[in-house]
Amino acid sequence: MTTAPDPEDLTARARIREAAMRHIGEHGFERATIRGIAETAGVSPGLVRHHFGSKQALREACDEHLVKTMLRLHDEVGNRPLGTLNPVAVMGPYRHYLARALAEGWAAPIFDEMVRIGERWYAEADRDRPDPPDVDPKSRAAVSAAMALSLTVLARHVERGMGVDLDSPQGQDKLLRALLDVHSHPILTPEQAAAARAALDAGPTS
Amino acid sequence: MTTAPDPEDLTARARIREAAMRHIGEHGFERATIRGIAETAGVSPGLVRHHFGSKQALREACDEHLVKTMLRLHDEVGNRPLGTLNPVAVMGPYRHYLARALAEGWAAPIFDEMVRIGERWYAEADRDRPDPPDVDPKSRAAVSAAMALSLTVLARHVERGMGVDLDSPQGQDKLLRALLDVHSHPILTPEQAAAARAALDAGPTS
DNA sequence: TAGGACGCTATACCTATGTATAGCGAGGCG
DNA sequence: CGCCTCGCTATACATAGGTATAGCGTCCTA
Repeated sequence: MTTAPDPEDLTARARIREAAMRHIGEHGFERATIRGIAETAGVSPGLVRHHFGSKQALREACDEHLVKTMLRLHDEVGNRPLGTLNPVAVMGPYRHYLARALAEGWAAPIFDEMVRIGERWYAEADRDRPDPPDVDPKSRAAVSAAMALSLTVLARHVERGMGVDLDSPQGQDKLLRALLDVHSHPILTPEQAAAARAALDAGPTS
Repeated sequence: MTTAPDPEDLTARARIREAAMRHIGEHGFERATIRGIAETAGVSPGLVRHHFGSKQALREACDEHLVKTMLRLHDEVGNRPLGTLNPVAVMGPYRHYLARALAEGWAAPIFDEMVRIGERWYAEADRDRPDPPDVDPKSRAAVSAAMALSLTVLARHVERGMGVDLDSPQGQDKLLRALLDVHSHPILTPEQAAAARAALDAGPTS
């Protein structure tokens, strides 16, 4: 879905941004160095500063580019439930950067955008639901956005746990099937849920 | 469930470890400094090295302590489904460290332990399930472990999305209710799931 | 009481890395 | 042709922070 453009075709500025996203995605913001990014981009470290001013500002430019990419993707993908999308394929090479962005605490707009998407989806899905949900849609959307994104953020762990390479077709197939199963079999039966809700209504405990 | 002991009662070594877990939890491993940790622990920076040798080794000691705490907690909590536990209460003050540990890629043993716990739970839950699951239990366990942990890892985002303070009783109540709803209402209906599975069987697409 | 082990501090060192500045060369423009 | 702008490089600077070393006081032991 998302594929990285040929570095040859890009302006130096864009190459730096791509390199930054790769480095930050791979090592995190702190461990990514301007010198390393510059080398990958094939430019001098000074040029990075020349174009972006500071490391922080470079990150912000990356964030902005990520958001733009995400919004474009959302248009392509339509209104499918977030949790059923293929986490690897959707964000393509940017997924590592996305994971870092979320995990390291910045990139709030990105998460918030996903909450909004989820909210819209819920609004539609709730129409043909027998029992009226008693929690507000935004909270549910936030929780399920987190759950959907967890596969991206914790990809390495999931990968190890499943014993496959998530980049391989087999890995993605296995992941999608597992997701499918989890999303179509609730952890709680209606009775258990009712009991738990009653317990919550009775009084707060751990 | 987990409460931090009074710093006064701890040996310097333990105080350093607690301070490290707090600093790393708050700022991440890279941004946490030995000097800062030492100050919080009320000791000289040199003592940190004296006791732990290096920053890496200090982190490993923290990891070890976290695993020990987790295993003790698991005994207390019993065999409840991971996703229904209160993410804030369970790990107490260590949850920020846990979040960093998972997000920054180390702490594999911790995740793996949770997969194992989930696997055991699934093995039991599958016995009274009408349709036989066609994905292996470990994959499902890995996926749902990731989803359960996402609320810890992405706590700040969820907090912002829900518009509450997850440390407050109200926040926890709201979170638990949202969790309850999400876990008792599958995103996919059996028909949708069947269709999706059929699509997967037909051939790989995004 | 002498001596050593140990917990701990103070200080110094050194590297990595973000940032700042000076200058170069090519292309556009008068 | 002369000059200026601008993308870009090379170099230097400053500092944060991990690591290393020397030494001090206290308690335990012979």
